Amino acid sequence: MDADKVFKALGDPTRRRLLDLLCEQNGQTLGQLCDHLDMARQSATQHLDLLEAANLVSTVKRGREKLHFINPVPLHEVYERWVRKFERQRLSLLHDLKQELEGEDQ
Amino acid sequence: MDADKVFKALGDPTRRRLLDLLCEQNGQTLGQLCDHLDMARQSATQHLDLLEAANLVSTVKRGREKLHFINPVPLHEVYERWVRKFERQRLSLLHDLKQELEGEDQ
DNA sequence: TTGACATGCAGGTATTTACCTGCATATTAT
DNA sequence: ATAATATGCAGGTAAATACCTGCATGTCAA
Repeated sequence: MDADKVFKALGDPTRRRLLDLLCEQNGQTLGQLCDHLDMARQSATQHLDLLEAANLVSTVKRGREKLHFINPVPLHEVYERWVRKFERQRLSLLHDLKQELEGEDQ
Repeated sequence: MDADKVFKALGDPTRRRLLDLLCEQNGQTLGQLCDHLDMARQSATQHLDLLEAANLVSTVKRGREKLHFINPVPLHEVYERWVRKFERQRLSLLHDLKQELEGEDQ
């Protein structure tokens, strides 16, 4: 997984919206997805290309259509390698901050 | 939580590195953090400001120093509102794609 | 076959972003 | 008090980004 590509891809609201749309209904065509976005088809294509480069979306050509599917694996890896690390220390980190603040008051 | 600020903040490798550094040792000063980065102090400040705006980092002034603390809450919320949604559908989404690919071959 | 439809490809532009330098301010230590 | 230290603030620039328009290609249906 290219963590940077995944995070960069998730860093744009349009692309998160595209993932949301695919989560509602997987396997949509470019045209279907564009109907929900307020931008030119070509712009949406560029966003989808980034999602595909980040391996967050896979595509299948069917005739003249292009179907888009969510790939949840990178999101899972983001969680495993990134969020859980902080999650594990969550309580202890809050404890650090609390101690620091209390130390200031004394 | 401002999801956009959080995702944008996570979308830069320098800022992820800063979070990593704070995860290793919480409560570091700006100077300490800069020692690990290959850029001007002022640039690091701008990154830290974004992390603070996204509520991923909290700061405490102690004399002339500024201490930085990780706030894991937004990361947890990102996971809850974002990753888990896809996680739940993980297997079924992969199933959709598999079916589509198999359909093409027939 | 031909017209309609879905997508691909090639630039062009305005905004955002990630850096920088230079100088100011505030705190600590001698 | 003064020098060293830690950070704040104000621009300036080059690259990345998110849009766009115009045209080309490939597929389906009448």
